Amino acid sequence: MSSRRPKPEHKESLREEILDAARELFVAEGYESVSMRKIAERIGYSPTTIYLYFKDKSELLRQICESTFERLADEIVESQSKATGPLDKLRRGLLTYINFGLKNPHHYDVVFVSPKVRFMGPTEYSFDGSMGQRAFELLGSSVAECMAAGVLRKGDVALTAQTFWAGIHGVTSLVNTHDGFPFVESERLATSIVDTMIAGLEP
Amino acid sequence: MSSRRPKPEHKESLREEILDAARELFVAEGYESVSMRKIAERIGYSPTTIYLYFKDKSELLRQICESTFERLADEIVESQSKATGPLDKLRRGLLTYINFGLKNPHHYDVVFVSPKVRFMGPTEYSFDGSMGQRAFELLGSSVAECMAAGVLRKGDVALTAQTFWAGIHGVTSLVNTHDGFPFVESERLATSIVDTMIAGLEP
DNA sequence: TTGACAAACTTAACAGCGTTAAGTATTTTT
DNA sequence: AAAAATACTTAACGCTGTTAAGTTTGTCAA
Repeated sequence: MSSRRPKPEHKESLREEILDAARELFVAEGYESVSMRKIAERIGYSPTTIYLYFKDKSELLRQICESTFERLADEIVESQSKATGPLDKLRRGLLTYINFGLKNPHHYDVVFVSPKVRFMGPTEYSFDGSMGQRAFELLGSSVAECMAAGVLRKGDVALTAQTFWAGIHGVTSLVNTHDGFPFVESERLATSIVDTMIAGLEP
Repeated sequence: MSSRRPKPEHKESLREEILDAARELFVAEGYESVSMRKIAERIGYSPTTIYLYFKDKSELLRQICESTFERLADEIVESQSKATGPLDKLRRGLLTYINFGLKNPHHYDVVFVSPKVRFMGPTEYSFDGSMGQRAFELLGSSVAECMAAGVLRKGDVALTAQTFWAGIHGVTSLVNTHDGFPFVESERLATSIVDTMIAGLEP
């Protein structure tokens, strides 16, 4: 008895409701600690209902990360808009990336730190064609600009971009992951690695 | 009927047998994909037997990583012994770290990439006082030496060491984690980040 | 020789997990 | 009013880490 619920706008809204509940839980407790049953309970539906809207748990996660990383790309673009030159633009982009990762540890973790663990199985994950890729491309073109302007040593753009990426990913993941470790203040560490790398790659 | 087994040296040897089986499986398939039942099956005992020798699954992992990271520290020390000077010594140490991580992706993952996920619960993990810490200390003293010798800009040793660590951890974890991504050849990327950082931190 | 006791290991079970197949209401269409 | 489509649920499968209780064996004393 009583199946149809007095939900505001049915149909498409339940999909959003699931997504919202899952996002909140993932961000608060981490992907592994959140079960489908928990998500279902929170929105007052049976666990299997989720499977009517999403293929499996990892697809839920993927959708959430997709939108989260639009935000990352947007934040990078926005921070770069205030730049005074190509090098400052690059620097701002790098720092924004790090800050984003530090402010959204669970999202960052899911997409950049352990995608293997999370996105295995049926729907295999590829970095290519989505998510973090756009953010990385922004970095690549920023590097190219700097080289063209002669403020960064000319060379393999891909190699240089990946070198930067390694650096900023390193700080972010390290600080997020090793709670107990006595890191120096994270903003100091962030600027240290960014400025060190820029200095090391100047002409 | 027939419980006592014709095992070579009982008692302490079964502990080693479990450890060996677990190590092989973890390295081959990754921590999450290996169940206690799988480990037990491989050595021909019931799953619960493992709990007579280890508190839980994460302790098994911890023991394995402990010995693995003795090896890392040893390899770093050994590679540094051939160095021609303080800066070369630092450089060798950094590259050895990266190579170790690339050759032992699962071990590296467990200790440096996602310790939070693996070491939660009953026995809480701390980086402090074990494992990776000794490797990090080697790096720190190498940095201090370089500063003293005047081949690295003088400044906060901790900050500089952590900056290096972020860099080498970045390459290692990135390459290990993002299978699909078109990275440049990993040795090239490794030397790129190491040399970039050293260049950026010279006097 | 017998009985007690400890050591080493196993069986059965619990509560949880992601996921699927089948079933039940309710609404819409014909 | 009958049929079909929609939206959801119940029950179950096979898996997980882990615990409690039971069973077999070896040791040692009386």
